[in-house]
Amino acid sequence: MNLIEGLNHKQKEAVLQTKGPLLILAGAGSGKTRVLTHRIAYLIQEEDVLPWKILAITFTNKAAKEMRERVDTLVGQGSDEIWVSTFHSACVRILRRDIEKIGYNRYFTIYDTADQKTLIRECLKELNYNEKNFPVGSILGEISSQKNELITAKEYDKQSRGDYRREKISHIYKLYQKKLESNNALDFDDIIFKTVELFTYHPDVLDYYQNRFEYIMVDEYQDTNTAQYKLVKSLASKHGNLCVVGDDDQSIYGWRGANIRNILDFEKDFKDAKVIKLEQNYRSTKIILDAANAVIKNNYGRKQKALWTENEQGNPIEIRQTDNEHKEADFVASEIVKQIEEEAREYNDFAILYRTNAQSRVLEEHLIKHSIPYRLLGGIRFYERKEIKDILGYLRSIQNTDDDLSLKRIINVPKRGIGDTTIGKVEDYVLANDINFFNVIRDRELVSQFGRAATKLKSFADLMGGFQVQAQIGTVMELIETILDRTGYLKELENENTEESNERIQNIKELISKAADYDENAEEPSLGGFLEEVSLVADIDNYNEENNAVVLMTLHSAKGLEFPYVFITGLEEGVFPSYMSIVSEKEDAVEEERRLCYVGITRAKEKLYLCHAKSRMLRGLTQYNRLSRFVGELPKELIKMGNSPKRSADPLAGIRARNKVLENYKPYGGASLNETSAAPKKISLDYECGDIVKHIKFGVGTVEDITYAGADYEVTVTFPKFGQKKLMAGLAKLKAVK
DNA sequence: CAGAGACTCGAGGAG
DNA sequence: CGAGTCTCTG
Repeated sequence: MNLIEGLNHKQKEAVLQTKGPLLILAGAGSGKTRVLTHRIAYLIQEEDVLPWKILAITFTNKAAKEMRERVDTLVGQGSDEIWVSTFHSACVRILRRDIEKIGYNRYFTIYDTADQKTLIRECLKELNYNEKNFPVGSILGEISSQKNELITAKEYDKQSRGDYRREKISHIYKLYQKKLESNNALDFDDIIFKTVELFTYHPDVLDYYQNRFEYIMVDEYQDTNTAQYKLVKSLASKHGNLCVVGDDDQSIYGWRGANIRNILDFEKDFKDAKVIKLEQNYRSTKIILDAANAVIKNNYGRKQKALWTENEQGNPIEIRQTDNEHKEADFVASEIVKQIEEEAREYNDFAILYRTNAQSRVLEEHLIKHSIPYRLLGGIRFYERKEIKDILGYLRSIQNTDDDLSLKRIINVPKRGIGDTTIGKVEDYVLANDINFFNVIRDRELVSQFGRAATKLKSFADLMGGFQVQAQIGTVMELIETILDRTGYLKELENENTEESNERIQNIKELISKAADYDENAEEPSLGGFLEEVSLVADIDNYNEENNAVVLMTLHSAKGLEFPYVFITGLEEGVFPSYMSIVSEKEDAVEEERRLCYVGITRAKEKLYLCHAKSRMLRGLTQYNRLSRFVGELPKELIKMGNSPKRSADPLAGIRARNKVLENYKPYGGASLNETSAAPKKISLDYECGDIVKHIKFGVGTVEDITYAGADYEVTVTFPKFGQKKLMAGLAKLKAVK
């Protein structure tokens, strides 16, 4: 098979450039997956590279699977010998072999975000820190950023001297890490970090993989963090055949440590690196591409790129304003019905994208109302559901007896009379004697000291012992069924017989069938392997484009996908770009939002809708947000206003003028929402959030929130006697009290 | 020890 | 608004 045929000049060049460092700057829709698969096929077929000498890192398991299949069709066979996987799967595979060398054992558990939070709470309790001053989420974020930068707890501690808050956080980090180790568990960041550590302290291990991987390819390189960069660099440093593919304009994971410098500095980091730009887009219409270019050009510090296409002009971009989020959702649903009827479209031609998962609910409601089949990605993942986590808790405790966290989760689920008091007593003993929980309760002598609860603990230990035997002799599916039966978990749900409990039973059945599927199809099925697969699967991995349904997902999840019709909803300041990015002191926070917008726009092949609502209910409060600045960045000739009452020459003139004021006022970020809302000054307020004000009827109160609404401000004030009130500043005549 | 009901408080994206 | 926590009672 000729692997070069049908590729454009640049694509060919990228396939043929097999030696040395290569950076492929691949614009959206420029056929990079095609290039990567053909490149791998070319290596195997034309350059006689053994398949198992190739490592290809993709962003999702789904992409990995697809890549393997496509290589398969190109070269016939041998593709199962190639390492195609995500960073995390590749690292876990490496760690399962050699993690003993750095003080864990191979039965380690992978903790998800919920587990991490539980562990942090334990740390806070132990250190006597208040959760108010140290919110779990932000502590976790701080620790995660350190790990992404390969900074250990010890190093962080050193760097934090003199900074009171950082010192405290470093204590938490230290204890958190100690607990992970004693539970024989890794968090997501550790998976990469510990692999780098393994390579650093055990050069023989690194040497083995360096020799093995003669050719390395990394997709979505713009989203790699420092730890991943280090990993790739070490692996490639022997043969030097490293090909990375990425697009700096699609870097949207800065918040989880992705370092955009990795791609911007590639040529500096790897001497004699060759750079190939893929700039021809095969996906979108001219109009869509022009829109994407118009938005992204407002960012600074990009690599120069000029995306172009030979595709036709296409439909104008439709901008639709609605009164509120319900009307927005209704418009989207009606429009889908209309397009299906008039243009003979299928449901799976449509994608609805949004900035935050919370926005999906209303959209779902209206899709149901219109009887439109849909598939929702993201939100609560299957494996995060309570009933699933409970079962997994059992499996983890069976697999890894050091995992106290999982054991404590299920020790009283279903209820078996081992309550908080008993757990507390055992826990005290655990902490005092530096021993694991499971080791205490399976020691009949130690257990005797716990008085009345001793019998219950003993019978629980016996139950778990039985499961461990079962794990040795049967399949994963059989183990799960045994657990469900012997613990009475399923029976309890069946007795409940509510809508909720029945759904839980359905989920459990789905878990069983996933386990059965695993038992059948895995190369060497094992409990550890199953747990690993479960931990590393992403929601997007299960997205199947064959399924004829409209798909709903966040803009982040949509990366790498394409759809004929795309709706981007919630294009409002404070929603998209997000409130957090606007108030962030980080200069480029809004730029990342803009890249996200670029990603969203370039998902569309034929028609793009941009929707925004005048008001939107957020956490029980109605908010009035201005139209997103990103919409104002579109040239007028590309757009069509939805049901615009009057059709002026430039329908967005007003927005543009206002955004101009805004930019002069404070360009890109820095400005708080309240400040941006105040841009057209008609009324001036002599108070701000937090101030005490006086109202003629309600008396004295505290200003909680000020939102710009139409030509006035909506001020939220809490009065001691009357509670929280929303007042229009123009009418209420509030006076600041000094 | 378990369960029901009151209550507080939070601004995001994900492997 | 809704998830998660706290408090109270049987």
